[in-house]
Amino acid sequence: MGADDDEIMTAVSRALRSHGYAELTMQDIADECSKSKSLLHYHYDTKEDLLVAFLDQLLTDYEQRIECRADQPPEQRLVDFLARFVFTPDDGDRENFHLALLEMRSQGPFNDRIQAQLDRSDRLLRGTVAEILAEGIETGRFEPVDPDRTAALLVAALDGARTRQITLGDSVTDTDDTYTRTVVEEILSQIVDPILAEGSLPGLDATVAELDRGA
Amino acid sequence: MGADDDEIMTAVSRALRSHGYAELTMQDIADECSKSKSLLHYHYDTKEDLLVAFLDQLLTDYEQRIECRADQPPEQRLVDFLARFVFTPDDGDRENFHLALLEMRSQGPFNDRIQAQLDRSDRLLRGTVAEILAEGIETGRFEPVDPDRTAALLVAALDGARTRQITLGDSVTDTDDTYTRTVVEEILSQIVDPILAEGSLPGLDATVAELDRGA
Amino acid sequence: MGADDDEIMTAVSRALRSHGYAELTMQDIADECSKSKSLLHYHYDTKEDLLVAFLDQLLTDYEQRIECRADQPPEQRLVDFLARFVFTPDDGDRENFHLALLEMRSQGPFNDRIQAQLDRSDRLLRGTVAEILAEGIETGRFEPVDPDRTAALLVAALDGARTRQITLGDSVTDTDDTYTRTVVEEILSQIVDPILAEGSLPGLDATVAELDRGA
Amino acid sequence: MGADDDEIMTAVSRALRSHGYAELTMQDIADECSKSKSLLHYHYDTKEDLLVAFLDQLLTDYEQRIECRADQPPEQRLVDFLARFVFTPDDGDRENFHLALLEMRSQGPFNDRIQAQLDRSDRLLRGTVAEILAEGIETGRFEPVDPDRTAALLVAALDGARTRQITLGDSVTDTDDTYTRTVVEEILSQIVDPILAEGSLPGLDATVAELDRGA
DNA sequence: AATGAATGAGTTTTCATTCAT
DNA sequence: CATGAATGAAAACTCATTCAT
Repeated sequence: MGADDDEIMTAVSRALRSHGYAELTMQDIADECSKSKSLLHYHYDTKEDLLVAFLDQLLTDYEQRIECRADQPPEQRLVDFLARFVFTPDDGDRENFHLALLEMRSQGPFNDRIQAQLDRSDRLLRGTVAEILAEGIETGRFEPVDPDRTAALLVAALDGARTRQITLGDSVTDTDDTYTRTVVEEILSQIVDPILAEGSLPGLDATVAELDRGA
Repeated sequence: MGADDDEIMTAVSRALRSHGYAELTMQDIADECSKSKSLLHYHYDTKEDLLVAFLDQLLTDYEQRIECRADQPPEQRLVDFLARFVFTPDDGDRENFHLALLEMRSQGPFNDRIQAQLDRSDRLLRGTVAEILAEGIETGRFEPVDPDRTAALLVAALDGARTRQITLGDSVTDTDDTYTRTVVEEILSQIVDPILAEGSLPGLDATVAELDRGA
Repeated sequence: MGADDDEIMTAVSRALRSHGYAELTMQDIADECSKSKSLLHYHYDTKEDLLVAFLDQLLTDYEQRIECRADQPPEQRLVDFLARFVFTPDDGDRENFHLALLEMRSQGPFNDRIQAQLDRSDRLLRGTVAEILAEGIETGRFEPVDPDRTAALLVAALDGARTRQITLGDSVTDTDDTYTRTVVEEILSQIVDPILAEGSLPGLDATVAELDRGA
Repeated sequence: MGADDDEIMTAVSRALRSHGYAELTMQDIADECSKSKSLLHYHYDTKEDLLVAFLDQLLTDYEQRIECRADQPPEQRLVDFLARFVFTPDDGDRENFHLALLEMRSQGPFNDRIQAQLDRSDRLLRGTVAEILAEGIETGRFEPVDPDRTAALLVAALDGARTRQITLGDSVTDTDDTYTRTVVEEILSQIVDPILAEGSLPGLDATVAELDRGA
């Protein structure tokens, strides 16, 4: 994966944002990196290859960002996860990233290679939450909920918030993540907080701020 | 909206399921109802017009199904809503319906007419939940949570569950709504139940069964 | 030729003016007379039939208007002819008429039925001028020019003036027939007047005014 | 404007001759140069762009051919102009050229870009004649006619002759330019000759012969 | 490695024409 | 007579892909 590929991946992301998956052409992508269509085909045999590679990079990057340091206490890891899941990446490109991902996701049911990647990613993310929950329960810091089911609930809520933030117009959600933030805050207070056996949750704002510094 | 239009709408739905939004052609739609492309253009000037009309019908039907009988106690209305939101329509065409809807949703950011409809629908659904909650709080049957924020959480979780059910392969979710059902059950036990001031929730299974009978 | 046909012919004329021959559709014509396409096909089997009938009516009407009263002296008949050739019809529909005619003419080389009508009309018009000239020469009122060659010159100049008036933008010709009028006046003073053996030409303005009254 | 474009322009000309403007398709043009439709669209975004480029080339070429050597006496320049106006180009492609031009002209009233080019060309041609006349009058070789009005007359007559030569069938005009030639000869003898203050006109035949040699 | 030229297969859309009512 | 529904054929235009350089 050289500098060229990075440039192309960035171009795919931008083109996807401008045109949407359904209207995306190789020319659109070429235009975004001032290269020729031919060159894209030199690097990737087909359009599908290019898009699959793009999704792979998108998810791999994302998974790496989500990885929590296992040395933290589980409640901190959980808040970290929530913050990262929804507010990553934070280089001002967040909406672009989530939109590109949504575009690719809607193709899952029609493309096995895409679906395989989505599945892999879902297993990783949901598994991570379940693992954190299991650890917390084991160490007595969380109430004994079912880790898998609770993970399913958390991930679904986060995912739904993000999806709505993207697909609904500003008149409904505004562009400042207010919708997403509301849902995350309610997740913390209505779902996570009651699970805590003792102590209290780390603050969301502080966590997000730290992530921003770390990134 | 005569029988002809119904036939065309059904064809759009089927074609959308077979090919996906990005690859959907007028010919695909025509094939699904053994009519000519020309006829589609006779009824709808452009492909976009046709798809916008399709989304309109999709959402309108959906909204009507969601409408709760206001004479029920709020906890029953809430369970009804959850069941309908996720398990409607129930004529075996459910996955088809939700997939078609997701396809259209991913176009929202690129099409104002589509987005306007999505917004309208979101306001209606989220508003309905908020209204149910407000009523319950007022009559002392629910704890005094913030109706709007809790509605945002509920709708996000339901939406996320549905989206994942569709976009993830059977290996992750199976085709039997297990993923969705898990999330709904957890919503009931972890979010809704703690809000109840007194009494207990109507059972989900009973409600779904009743809906199936009513529909 | 009933009232219906008249209505259709008017519609063709209007549609031709709005869209031009190349872009003219049966629907355009139907729209101009608030009838259905089907009805047009009921009256005329094909589009070509309809347009040929239209040209026929156009030319026939025109030829009748051009007919001079043979009881006038030849110099009056000649001025009459010039005035009628260019300034007919004068019901404010003149530009419409000449444009429609030009549209049809440009199809002559590709359609034998159209060309046959154009030829017929040319023979009639040019023959009329030649005959007037011959009569004037015979009676000693015109110099002995070659009637056929002079008729060719006169008709070409008139035709060219009309064509330019139509095809050139207002910035070059203005909409008030100034271009055409200039050419006609110059024809009279530089071509016709020198042919006169004796006496002087009837005034153009008076003749046009009389035509307007007569029409 | 490379060899490729030239090949395409030639193809447009031929296709226009074969099918006429109203029936001209991109496929027709592609067929005439054994290239693909796609290639035409690669070079020219739309059919209109292609046709506008074609008209531009047509008129530009024509205008260059019309340019007279200003070192000649005005009467020679005038005869030159008449000969070139009507008998150019003379590579056996004359009728093709004039027909293509007429086709494009009939679109003027419906296409601003086409009309703008026609206007430009008319101003140039008519202005050239007026300038020649003005020069002749100033140097005392022509009678003091109004240069603009006489130019309008000359150009109209030439234009009309050419138009009729094209639009009327061979039975009326024959294919050997007889109609046009007659009109040009009559223009010379009935309009130009009387303007001459002294001397006599250069012969048309000699001038045409010289043009043929020069071209 | 990189590009412009070229194309075939396919897309939306148009339209004259037909047909059932 | 008159119309709306329906269609086949063809139009302009698109686009992933290939190829020569």
